[in-house]
Amino acid sequence: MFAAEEHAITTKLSAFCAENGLPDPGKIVFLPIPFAGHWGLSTSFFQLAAQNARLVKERTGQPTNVQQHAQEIAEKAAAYLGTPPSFARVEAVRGYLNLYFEPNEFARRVVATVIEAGDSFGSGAPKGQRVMVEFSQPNTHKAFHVGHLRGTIFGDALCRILEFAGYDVVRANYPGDIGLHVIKWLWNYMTRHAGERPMKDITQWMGDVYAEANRRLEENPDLEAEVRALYARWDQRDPEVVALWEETRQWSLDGFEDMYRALGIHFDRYYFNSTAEHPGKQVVNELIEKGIAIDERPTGGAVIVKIDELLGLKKDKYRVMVALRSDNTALYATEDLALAIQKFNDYPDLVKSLYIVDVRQSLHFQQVFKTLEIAGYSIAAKCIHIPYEIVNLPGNVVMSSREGTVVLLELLIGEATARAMEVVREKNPNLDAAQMQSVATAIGLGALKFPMLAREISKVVTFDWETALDFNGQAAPYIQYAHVRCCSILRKAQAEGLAISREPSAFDFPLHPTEIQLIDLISRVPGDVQRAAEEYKTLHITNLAFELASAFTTFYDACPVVKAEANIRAARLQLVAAAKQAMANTLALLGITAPEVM
RNA sequence: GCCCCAAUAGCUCAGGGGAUAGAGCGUUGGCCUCCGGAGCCAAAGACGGCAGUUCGAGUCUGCCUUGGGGCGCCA
Repeated sequence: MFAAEEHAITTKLSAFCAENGLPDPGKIVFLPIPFAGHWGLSTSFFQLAAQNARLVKERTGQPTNVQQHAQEIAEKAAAYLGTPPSFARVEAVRGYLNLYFEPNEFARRVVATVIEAGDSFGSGAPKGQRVMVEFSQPNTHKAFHVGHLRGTIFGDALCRILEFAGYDVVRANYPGDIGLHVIKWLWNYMTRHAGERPMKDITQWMGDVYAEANRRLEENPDLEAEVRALYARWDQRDPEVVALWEETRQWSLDGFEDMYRALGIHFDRYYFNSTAEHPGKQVVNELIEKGIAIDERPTGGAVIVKIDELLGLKKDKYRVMVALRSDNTALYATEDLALAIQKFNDYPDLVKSLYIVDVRQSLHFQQVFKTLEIAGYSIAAKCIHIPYEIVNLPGNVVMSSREGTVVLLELLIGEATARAMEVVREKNPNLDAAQMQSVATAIGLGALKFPMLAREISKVVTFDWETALDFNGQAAPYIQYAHVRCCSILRKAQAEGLAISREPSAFDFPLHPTEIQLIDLISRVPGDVQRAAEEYKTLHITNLAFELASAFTTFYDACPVVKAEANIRAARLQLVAAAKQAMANTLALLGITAPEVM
């Protein structure tokens, strides 16, 4: 947001270094001054001092105290710079150079920028780079549970962030519509549930039939022969099996669509597991021809790739990838080899192909990408697996659709919304029924999504109802409430005939520290969006959204708006509008609705 | 056995090699006749261990401990 200032200062500092016989500092990193109530840019000279110290030691053999030297450089630099335009003062402290903004001018500028940009405030210029994000990957013929929710919600938020940051994003889904689990389901359906079709809660029922199949096979392992026989019929495209598969698969897909709609998530492109089977086998043949894969089928084995051996590694790292079963049926690896290539055929200009998939598949993706690399596919370098940790139940119980120990998503959304509804009814009984419903949905979904996005993706989330439905503290409802208060002030002002000026306000009064803090945070939105996009971390946005809400609430408590003197009121009304916009935009990046009332 | 991930306050989590390690929950104590108290202010309270790299390590590297995950025909 202060790129022009940073650039000007960088230029002057480079000149300063050249004139003083110091090494060129290169790209100078500016960070906010990390003390509450202080607003400006900060940089340090430790690296420069250390670099110079090494040069001096090479030349003269004399050691230099880096801390002292950094402070000397900072002092000289401060003197050299003087006080640049738009800055209030410059100071050198303990090796740091702190440049304090002239707060009134920057306040005016930040607030005017936000109001001008509106919904696009914080977005980056188009980069002309396309990124594919594959996420969600639900299995048909199984339940959709909270375990899947994390990857789905994270993937959606990441797409929103990447898009806002300036990338062209392809949202891809890859349903597991074939495989052993589907065959087991079909087997159980044919032998126990033929002709059945529930009218509601289809996804849940599909999951029940699958869990039952596993129970039956566990109780009577002899039945596995029937399942294997059915798999063989599928592989030969037996019309009866194919027809049943097509019909029941659609039931699941319809159920998923309902759930995505409820969550506010959409996809641009569907790849299906089943359509990757055949191309996958072709890739495997190619690997055999190239001498990368070893065909052990003649001796009853599978087709394997001994990756560590091919790389000449001493220790087991990539191990052995099974590329094709001994009976010629496809595995996930078979299909993922083909799919990785297919994505670049469909979108040749992809700069990155991201996979948002559960951490337990890390080795699988390393094997697939490494095998493609060995086979000479340069796209392999652009394929990145972003592993997310699983969601556990309290007591470290893993959710498993095979065992049926899952919290179903429909149930969870329903419960979250119902709980939100209860609170809304209590806090704001004057809302009409439709408003209440939409507010409860916004709050319930926000409460659900926020904890999944606010955590490092590599950390396990333990799901419990109490935390997920806790509307207090560091959670989405707190931010939504701050947004509602902004709306409330603006409504009140309007009711009193105090329209917000479209001209930028002067902010020509002493700013309150809470006011400066709020404006400071608002100004960080564009930079944090870029950072979140570069690092694939939704966490940066949840942190910022919460800090914005916290800063606004503190400001709200300390500074009257509507009742302030006319010139202050005009400026603060604009500030409230800007804060509201900043919160709405960051929440939008998280896939969370910012209500006007609640 | 090998590989990957994690460890920060009583609990749940932040922390961009750099200044004074921050929140929320919980606990204790306060708060405005004022724009919505789902709030605000304050107190107490923390970097698993040992080395190393570095001018400087919660952050990087190695080893150890503890917990989780993965490892030829599951997905």
